[in-house]
Amino acid sequence: MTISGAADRAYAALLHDLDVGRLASGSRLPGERDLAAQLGVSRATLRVALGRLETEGRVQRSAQRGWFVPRHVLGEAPSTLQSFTEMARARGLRPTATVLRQEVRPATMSEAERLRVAPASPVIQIDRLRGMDGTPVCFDVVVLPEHRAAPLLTIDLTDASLYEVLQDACDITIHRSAYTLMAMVADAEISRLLDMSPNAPILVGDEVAFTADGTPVLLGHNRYRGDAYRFEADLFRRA
Amino acid sequence: MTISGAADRAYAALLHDLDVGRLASGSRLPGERDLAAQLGVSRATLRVALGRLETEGRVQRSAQRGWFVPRHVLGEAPSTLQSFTEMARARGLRPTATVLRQEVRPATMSEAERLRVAPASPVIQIDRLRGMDGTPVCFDVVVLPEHRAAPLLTIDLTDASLYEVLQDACDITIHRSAYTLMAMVADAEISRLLDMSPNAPILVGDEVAFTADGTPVLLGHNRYRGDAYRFEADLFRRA
DNA sequence: TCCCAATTAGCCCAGTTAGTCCAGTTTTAG
DNA sequence: CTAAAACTGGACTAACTGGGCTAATTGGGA
Repeated sequence: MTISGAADRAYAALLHDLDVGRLASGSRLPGERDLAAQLGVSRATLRVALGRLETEGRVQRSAQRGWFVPRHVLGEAPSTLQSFTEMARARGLRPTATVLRQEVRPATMSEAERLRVAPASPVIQIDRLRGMDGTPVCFDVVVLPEHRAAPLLTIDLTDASLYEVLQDACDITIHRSAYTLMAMVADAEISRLLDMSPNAPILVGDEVAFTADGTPVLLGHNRYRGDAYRFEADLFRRA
Repeated sequence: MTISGAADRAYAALLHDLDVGRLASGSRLPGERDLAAQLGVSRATLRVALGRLETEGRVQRSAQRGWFVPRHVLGEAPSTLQSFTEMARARGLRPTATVLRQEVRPATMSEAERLRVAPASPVIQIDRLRGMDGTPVCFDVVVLPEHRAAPLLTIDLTDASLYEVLQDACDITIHRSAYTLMAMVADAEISRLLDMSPNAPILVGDEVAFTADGTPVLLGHNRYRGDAYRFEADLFRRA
């Protein structure tokens, strides 16, 4: 197989996006004209690539409607982005969450930049202490623009999954998250909150979450007990 | 080198246009037929000159489409599985690797299970101390089945990218990795190897890497200096 | 003089592109 | 609720692209 062919490149690019989940299961692909432009390829060539993906069962065509990513029920690939709540449930544990703070304040410069909102515009900050079966595991701070997530202020988030509430109450679906993880030592406050000895290691996760259209809607800063939490992900290598 | 040859003249002329910027970055060159006419040279000769420019990375060929001036912008988000080597390069740092161990031994029960090979069958273990620009950053242990990765034993892996060697020498392409990350404290040996103070936090990564057909081919256990390494990934949520 | 390598012109092929028109679907405006 | 507008994939054309090849020509050195 030539790797220089335009159809091959388009095929590989689409396959990768399917693998990593950038093209979500069940969703509709952009129109052929848009997609061709995005991939830097002509529409006819795009259709060659799509036809190949179709014979492999990776996409489905629907005349006059568009191309869709089939939702595969069985053999479900291990999910790539799993919320704390979902992870706990998958392990048969009961996720818990205690709200320590839930208020509106002006955004800092850095936050406004990352959320693409006006500086000092109102944001919601929610601090939660999260645990499994009652044991504190994570101190969790999330920041969202108030104009999109206002309902969050009036909802009791105790023991709730933020992602699910976001979907149901605010009609916001998180599609992608840019994640950063690092190892640090716990300071006094964190050790106290997470009920761990001072200077023990913690896993620090920073997150910027986006909707399907690429709009940033949530900043997360999570500090996990090093001895109580592992981060798991499936990573795909670009062809 | 003689400059009298027609191929040399064409090469020099194109190189000049590239340097001056007459051929803009990212743009497509005129078709070979037109270009040959402009340069007063035959198409075959033109192709010799273009081939030379291609090996030097000044132009890129795309079959049935044309020749392009490569755009050298590296804004691309890492998003997916990126080897240590690739990550270092992307940051403009020089990746280094010192081999501490490179041998064959029988697999443990756990390893045999995860690699799906017979218990106690021979595996290759490679311990490496990896760094960026000379500073040690990671102590890296990989285990591979000997029957698939035998060439690794005879190759000098100093400063090499294992993923690349695996591809070139063993014809093994890593497609997916199941990654687990956790925060721990460094023990005496790790602190010594990574030149860090004892009890400082380290990021511990466990990896099972698979080929495209789902066969596990590599177990990785990486211990990173907490203050020198962050893990970054784009994660997608499955519907 | 002969020889050889570089160069040339020419050919066909399969892949690619930009464009058009069509019929059906979805969204929008009223 | 309906009708118009905007989009969608399907199908097709004509022109163009580099890839690969052949045979003739050229020019200089032995």
